[in-house]
This record gives sequence, structure tokens and C-alpha cells, in this order.
Amino acid sequence: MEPKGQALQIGQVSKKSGASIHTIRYYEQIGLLKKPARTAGGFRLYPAETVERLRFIQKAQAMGLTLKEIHTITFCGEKGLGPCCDLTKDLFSRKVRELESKIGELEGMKSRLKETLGGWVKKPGRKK
Amino acid sequence: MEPKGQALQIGQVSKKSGASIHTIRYYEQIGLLKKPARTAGGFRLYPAETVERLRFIQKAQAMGLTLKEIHTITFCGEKGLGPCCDLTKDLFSRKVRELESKIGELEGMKSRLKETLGGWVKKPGRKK
DNA sequence: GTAAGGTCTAGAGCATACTCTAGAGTCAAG
DNA sequence: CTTGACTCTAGAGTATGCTCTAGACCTTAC
Repeated sequence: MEPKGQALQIGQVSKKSGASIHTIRYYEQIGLLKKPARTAGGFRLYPAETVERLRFIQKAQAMGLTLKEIHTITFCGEKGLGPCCDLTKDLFSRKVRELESKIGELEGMKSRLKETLGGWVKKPGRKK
Repeated sequence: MEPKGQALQIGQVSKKSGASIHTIRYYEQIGLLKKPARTAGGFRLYPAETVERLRFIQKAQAMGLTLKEIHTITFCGEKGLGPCCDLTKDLFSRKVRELESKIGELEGMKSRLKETLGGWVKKPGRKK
């Protein structure tokens, strides 16, 4: 295999991906990123794909997945990226239901709040 | 002043309010409940209102308020309960807007998820 | 007086996802 | 070889709202 592009240091990965250096190391710590190669001196050296991976993680977070869930789906097919098995599909379906119930909850809160507010505005200082 | 009802120990307050003993002590710690009277031996003695107050807190949480916000509104009128000033109204209005934006966010997540799912179902294993 | 059960305190632990620090070591340019 | 920018580790801190523990102490009934 030819060397595809040169390895990136953590700071470069950080800039390209938008994830902070701290976050990248944190992800490694919790197993969300594989341990990268190192220089003789101990600096991390990442392949270019890592930037993609971080972007994928960001997108998944934007879809409401937790890091744990992202970990599950990105390693379930061993490749590390993309939809790969029923596990992922199930997770997504479950997540949709979760989001729906959360939305319902929030809407309940909202209407309770609005009701309360409306009551105050209409009869300020008056007891029912 | 006549003694109105008898004082309750923390366990009784817990049972009547549904809040755990730990939670009640935690609320005291963060200032959400006033420090209660004590027996000679140091046991907390609560007036019956405390149960009401805990129920109020639960309701407020169900409306999406944080403990900090509940603290603000319940002490802004010095009485400890109910709507009392513009501060509370403002908080509620702000909260409604917050909830609306959260709902929008979740709905965005949901549609992104559903879209992704739909794509997988329609063309399983096929690259675009 | 003694036993059972309730309560006390200070502090640690949990879950999530970071965020930051200190102090030391590394790398590349000039 | 020095300088400056970058990176390293281990661990603490942030925010929210609890939840639990250990070991001691209090209360009440018998």
C-alpha cells in the first residue's frame, strides 16, 4: 500500500475537524477513536480518515446519538463508519421514538407554562 | 401562635412528598429548602408546608425549570410559593421560547434520522 | 436497659461530554 | 544550540441533579 497523504498531528486534526485537542484525546480515552501511531517522541500521528471520522461523530451527535451509541454503531461492522447492520437501524428507529417522546414531553411542559402564564396575565393578583 | 399540626421528620416528609430523604437534604444544602428546626438530638423537624413546597418543586421541574430557576422564583417574593413578580413571568416566557427551540432541534434530529433510515430501507447495501 | 429503626454528617460516586491545568518533553527552523 | 510552537500525561474541574455509603447517634417501645 502506498502511503496516502502524510500523517497529521493532533493540532491539525483538531483544526480540520473542528473538535478540540482535548476532545480528541478524550475520544481516544473512551475508545471512540483508535489509538493512533506515535512519533519516536510520543506525538500522536493520525491518518487523514480520522478527520472524516470526527466529522461523522459530529453529525451523529447532531442526530441526537450519545457517544456510547456512536461507539456501538461505528464499531459494529468493524469498519468504523456508516450504516452496517440491523443494530444500527434498530438504534436509529429507537432513537426516533425517543425523540418523539421527548418532543411530546417538552410540548407538555410548554403548554403547562403557557397556561400558567396566561392565567397571570388575565387575572393579575387575583386568586381563583 | 398556636402550633399548627405537628412537625414531621424527614422520613415522613419524604413519604408524603415523594422526594427521597437524600433529595430533601440535598435541596437544603443548595438552599432550595430553608434549614428546618431540630430536635435536641439533631433530627430535622419540618412544618407541613414543606410537603407542599416539595410538590411545587416537582411541578416546576415537570415544567422544565432547573432547580436554580425554581430557587429564583420561589424566593423572589419572599413567601416561597407561587407567581409573585415580573421576574417569574419573564422566566416563564423565556422558558417557553427555550422549549420551542429545543423542540425544533429535536424535530430536526428526527427528520435527519428518518431520512437516513429511509435511505437504508429503500436501497439496502447499495451505494448512491 | 436494650433493641429496632430512623436519622445524622461528610464526602464519594454516577452519568454525560467535555474542558482545563501543570509541568515536562518534542520538533523544526535558523 | 536555542527558541518557540506544539504535544505529552495524569488528574482535577464544570454543570446538573441526584444517590449512596459508613459509622455514629437519637428515639421510642417494651
